[in-house]
This record gives sequence, C-alpha cells and structure tokens, in this order.
Amino acid sequence: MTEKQQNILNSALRLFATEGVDSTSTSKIAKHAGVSEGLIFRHFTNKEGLLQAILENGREKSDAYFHSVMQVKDPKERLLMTLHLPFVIPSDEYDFWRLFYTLKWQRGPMEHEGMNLFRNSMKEAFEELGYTNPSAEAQLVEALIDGVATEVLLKEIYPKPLLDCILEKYKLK
Amino acid sequence: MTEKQQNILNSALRLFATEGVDSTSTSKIAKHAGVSEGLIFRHFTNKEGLLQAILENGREKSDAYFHSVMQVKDPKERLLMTLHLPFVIPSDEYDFWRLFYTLKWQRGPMEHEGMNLFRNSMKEAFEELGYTNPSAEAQLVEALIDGVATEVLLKEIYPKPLLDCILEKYKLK
DNA sequence: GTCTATACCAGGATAGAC
DNA sequence: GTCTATCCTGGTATAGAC
Repeated sequence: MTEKQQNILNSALRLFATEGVDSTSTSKIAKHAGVSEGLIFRHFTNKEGLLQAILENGREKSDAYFHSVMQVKDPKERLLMTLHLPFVIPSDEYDFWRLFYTLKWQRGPMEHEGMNLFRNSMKEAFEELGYTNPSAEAQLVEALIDGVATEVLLKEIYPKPLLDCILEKYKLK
Repeated sequence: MTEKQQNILNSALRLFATEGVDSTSTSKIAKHAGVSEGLIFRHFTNKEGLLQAILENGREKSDAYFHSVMQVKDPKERLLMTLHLPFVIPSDEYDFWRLFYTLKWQRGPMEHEGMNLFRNSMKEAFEELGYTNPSAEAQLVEALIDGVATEVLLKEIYPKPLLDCILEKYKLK
C-alpha cells in the first residue's frame, strides 16, 4: 500500500461520506488526493472497487469493537458496554460510520458476520438477565444504538445526560 | 396538477427512495412514469425542483402526524402516542420516509418548523411527568423513534414485542 | 400540456508514455 | 507506480413542433 494509494482511500472516504458515493466523481477524488485520475483505476479497477476497499477497511475496525464487547462474560457489564458504543466512536472513524449509515438506505442492510454474532450475544445477555423477551430487547438495543449513533454523527450532542437517561431505562444507574 | 404530473411525482419518489437521488436519471423517471423526459423539466424546472416538490408533499403529510400528537394535552398520553409513531407509518408513505432518512445523511438535518414544535412538546411532556432531565429525555425519544423507524422501514419486524419493550422502559405498561 | 430531437457536458474508464 | 491524453456513454437540460 503506497502513500498515494492511501491518499486515494482517505480522500474517497471523506468525500463519499460527506457528499454521497454517486455524487462524488472520480476526478474530484483524484484532485482531493493530489493524484491523477487514472491511478484510481490502476489500483482499484473501478469506482465500485474503491468503495469496496473502503468498506473492507471499516469492517475490520468495527469488528474489533464488537469483538471486544463480546468477550465480556458478565451480561450486565456487556449490556453496559454495548450501550456505550455510540459514545465511544473514535472521531477519525466518523466518516466511515456516516458512509455506513448512508449505504444502509441504498444498498440494503450492510450486514456482515461480525454483526450477527454481536446480535446474538446481546440476546444471550438479556436471557441471562431474565428479561421476558430477549430477542425483542436485542432488537430494541440495536435500534437504540443506531438512533443514538445517528445523533452523535450528525448533531452536536451532550453525551453525558443522554447516556444517563439510557442507563436509567435499563436500571444500570 | 395533471395526471401525468402526478405520475412523475410518484415515479420519482419511488425511484429516489429505492435507488437514491443521484443514481436515478431523469430518463429513467420518465420511462417509469410513461412520460416524455422533456415534460419533467417543463413542470419542475430541473431535477432539484422535482426533488423539492416531493419533499414539500411529504412535509405536509408528516406535519399532520406531528400536529395530531401535539394536540393531546395529557403528557402521558402524548408520550404514548409519540412512541407509537414508527409503528403507524402508513405503508404508502414508506417511500417518502426512506427518502427522508437517506437525505439526512447527505444534505444535513432536513429540519422544518413542525419538527421543532414537536421536539418542544416532547420536552414539556417530560417536564410535566417530573423527569430529571427533560431535554435529554426528549433527545433520547427522538433517537429512539429514528432507530425504530429505521428498523420498520428497512427490515421485517414484529411490532408488538418491540413496542412492549419500549413501553415498559417508560413505565407505560 | 405533451412529445421528439438534439445540444452539451461530465463522468467513468482505457491506452500508452515515462 | 504514476501521469497525460483521450474515448465514449449517458445524464441534464433546451428548442420547437403539435
């Protein structure tokens, strides 16, 4: 992976995330990356290939997240960490997550294996905690995380009070 | 508003919502609507004008929603209706809401006055109900609604159990 | 109000030199 | 690995006839 190759990846992610994949032209990416347009195609075959390379990158990072949460054995602790997720997104990953959420609406669910494992581990946590409907609870947590992550990624928010409200709902406070 | 004009609006909404604004060409819209391409520009000036017409339409409908909820005086009842919102989206408005959420990520917040009023009415409900931090609670409800609406719009879900979980968190069950 | 024809440009992609 | 030059398609938009 040369420096220019990395530049292309970075620029494309930034532009895809902020302006959308379809309205970002390859020439714009090239200019932003300080690179010739042709180079993009040399390295990534086509625009779709570039997008896939970016997604592959991000998937690895996000799986690391999920993995670290799933390793926690205590269900209460695991739920707690899960609810924290939207608030601990590293700011240098904001672009990726913006892109991720955008694509959900255009290219279907963006599912990958790591996410299914995670979903299941949430369900198990609720089972162990004796909740009445663990799988609905897991679905709710997922929706909640997505909603809160959206607020975090798109608006200025004050994390502390919001987090407090959430934890109180799950009697973790 | 002639029939063909309406056809254009319907087709554009469907295509914008499912494939994205930028990757939907005017010629595709024209074919889908059974109309000449030129007609689109006669009626809506340009593609952006077409999009705006669609959004204006949807805004009116959604404001009707919000308005009906805000009229409810009892705070508990109002909160209850609010939490129901994602589950009572008429299926013929799914396209609009899909488009709405997509655009949030590309063109900023999609805010309009009706939404601010609504936000405030939620905050007031939590005040009246004696919650510690009403404005954070309102923000949480908004995130929750968005997250749940996303599930409803993008996945198959079983509304009943999910709703039960939510109501239980707010002691409405 | 509506269609056909067409202008014009921008975007994705390739070829070939260095 | 990288750049320059270029091709070609298809997208937005306009003009003019009916």
